Amino acid sequence: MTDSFSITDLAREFDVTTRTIRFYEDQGLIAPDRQGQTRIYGQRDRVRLRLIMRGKRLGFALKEIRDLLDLYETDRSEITQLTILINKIDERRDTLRKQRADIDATLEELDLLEENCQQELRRKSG
DNA sequence: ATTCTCACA
DNA sequence: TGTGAGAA
Repeated sequence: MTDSFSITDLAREFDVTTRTIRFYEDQGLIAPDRQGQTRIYGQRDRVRLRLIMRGKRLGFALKEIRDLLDLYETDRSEITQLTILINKIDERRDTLRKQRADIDATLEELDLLEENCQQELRRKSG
């Protein structure tokens, strides 16, 4: 009674739509029990949902999050689980740094372009 | 209010 | 990675 939730309960709690929660189920990230065909979520699903949201904040793909989640259930020794997570973290940092490098490059190019424009403007008006 | 499916960005 | 619509 206190540890089972409807899809709307969890949708409100995590500020997502019910569609999104069903979508995550389709993608294999959660597997709630059923009463007939309506989904009944337990604390286990709730915890997984919380981990999913954190993974999303950090920019991990749903597939990655699913793999990590699966590890948590199957792998009894947390050592391999943790090393894999650390690898994911390193990967993520890498792609973010590359994105930042791309953004910096674009910013610089914009600076150069504007400089040319300002120069042209001065030539034509001044 | 919930579920599923198909389509769509 | 989700959303919208239609039907049950």
